[in-house]
Amino acid sequence: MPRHLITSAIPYINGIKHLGNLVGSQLPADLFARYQRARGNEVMFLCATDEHGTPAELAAAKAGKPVAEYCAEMHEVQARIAEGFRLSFDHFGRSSSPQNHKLTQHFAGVLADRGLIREVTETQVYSKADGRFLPDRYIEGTCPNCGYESARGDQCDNCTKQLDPTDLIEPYSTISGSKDLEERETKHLYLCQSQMKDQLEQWIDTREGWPILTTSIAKKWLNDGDGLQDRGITRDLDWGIPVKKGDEDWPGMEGKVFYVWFDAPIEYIASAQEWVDSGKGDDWERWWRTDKGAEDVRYTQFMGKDNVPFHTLSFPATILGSEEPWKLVDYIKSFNYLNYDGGQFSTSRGRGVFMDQALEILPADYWRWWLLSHAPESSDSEFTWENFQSSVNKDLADVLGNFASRVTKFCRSKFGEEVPAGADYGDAEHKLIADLADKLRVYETHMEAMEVRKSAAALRAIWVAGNEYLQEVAPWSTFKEDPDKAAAQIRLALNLIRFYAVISSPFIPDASAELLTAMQTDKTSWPGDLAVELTALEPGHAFTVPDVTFRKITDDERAEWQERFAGTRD
RNA sequence: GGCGCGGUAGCUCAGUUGGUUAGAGCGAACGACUCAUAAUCGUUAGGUCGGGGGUUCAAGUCCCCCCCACGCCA
Repeated sequence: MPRHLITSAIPYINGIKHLGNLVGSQLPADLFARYQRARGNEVMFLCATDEHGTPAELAAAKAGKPVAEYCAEMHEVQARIAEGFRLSFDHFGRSSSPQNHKLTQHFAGVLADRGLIREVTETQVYSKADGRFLPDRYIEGTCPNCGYESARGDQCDNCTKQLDPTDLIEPYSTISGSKDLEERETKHLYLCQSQMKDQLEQWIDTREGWPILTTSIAKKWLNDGDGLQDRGITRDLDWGIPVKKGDEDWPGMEGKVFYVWFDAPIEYIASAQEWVDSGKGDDWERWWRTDKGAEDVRYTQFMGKDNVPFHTLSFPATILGSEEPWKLVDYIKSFNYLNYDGGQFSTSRGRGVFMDQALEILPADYWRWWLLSHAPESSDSEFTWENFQSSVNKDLADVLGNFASRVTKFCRSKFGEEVPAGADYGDAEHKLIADLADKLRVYETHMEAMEVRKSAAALRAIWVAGNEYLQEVAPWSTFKEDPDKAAAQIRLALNLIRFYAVISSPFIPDASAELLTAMQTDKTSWPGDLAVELTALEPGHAFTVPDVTFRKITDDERAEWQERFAGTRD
């Protein structure tokens, strides 16, 4: 039995994520995790919050809280929202955990032993008023090229010229506004990725079937310009993982922490340790150590395209460079961006729908269905309220929800609230069963391949087949001449509801559970032989008529939400 | 500016290694049905596949140039 290790890119702690973030990693990862569990495979599905770095410090300062406290609170907020969307993490960890501290320091020590870390003395801008070194993006000044007054330290937004902070005229700190800046020497550690270029490229080249988006981004970083560059992995900050060489101090690096991109992916592993330490499991190494049982694990990562370089190059460089038997990723599923109504989602402008707001206005299943069935797989895709309304109303309310409604209500009125006996299945029924078996295979094939949109389309086709069947055999007409035959038709239709609930659960877990409750069954294992599966509810089995599974979104609601989430113009 | 992913029916998107009349869902029109959340089912209409060259017996599918949109640039 295959075992699946699945991770979603870890969301940054700073604030609540929008729907584009959700559909770019956590949600499709959850779909895959739920599917693999439903197929009876063992799954370890991990995520976490990414908590270190300057933005977290600034957000905490803005909230008037110590950064540790801020992160702890925001972690809880994100965890609750994740539950709201039914993201079925086995553990939702924190990159600030003691486990990640220790593991990150361990990797740094090992990489140093392998000669893959070098010390570099460089000049950076220090703000006396802020009492800290300033990252490039927190320094602004006048552009020496075009005279724009709010050019950032890394680039001028006006003329797009790339800059060094020291190029700026009259630079100031964007944190405090202070102009009392000076250049100071500071020492940092660099990970020698350039030494590993060939090894990484060879590794990438031997990955089979990876999405074009994934490999093209990796290749670009490997070969663009002078090729893969060494990267600084430390910062002069307070909040983060103290720089240590394993358990030992690192002379000259006192008071410094690891840079967030170094420790964040290591949290994937640490999260599994947290899973054990929080009492949810007892062996994390069989998922992560190929010398301790993880040889047969298939590891799949989900992420947005902005995260691809870290997952194809930086993190593998850490793993490969350590020469230790850690599990490397087998497949990377990356996503493009979801746009909002003709533009980008914008956190700063409050444009678009954020995860907490989405759950305020509609149940998780509505969002799950729309986002997954429109996932930005091959290119950026677009959220519009009109599309959302029509898709959800048509697919969930009309095709699926109404199917359950028409079948159960018809049965109740003609045969009562139990599965009717009557004739055996005839030609039309066997034809439908054969057709569904084919369609189920298509659905399974797409799900295995993580073709999210195609999976949704295949699932929908299975729902539609039920309506086609009903229309063809018309039990409401059959009933007038041959009640026994009508009973057989509706018996099959009732069984379809259970079947739909089971196979739809990765997409719409709550609605699936409701339908199974209505059908009063706990037979939820993944369907094998459909001829058997579609007789699972036997004559005499009691059921209840479910409440409206999916109510429709009205035009008024759509208009209201469209207005509410338009954001303010800048 | 460099690079990257795209530009296919009104909308959202599929289109394997180039090969017969370019597909799906939604929307639209018409019809059927009336069990159901005015739901469902069927039929039809609609595209010079961003533009221009080229290779080929044959190109949405390969090559070159251009235009547009989006993104990335450590």
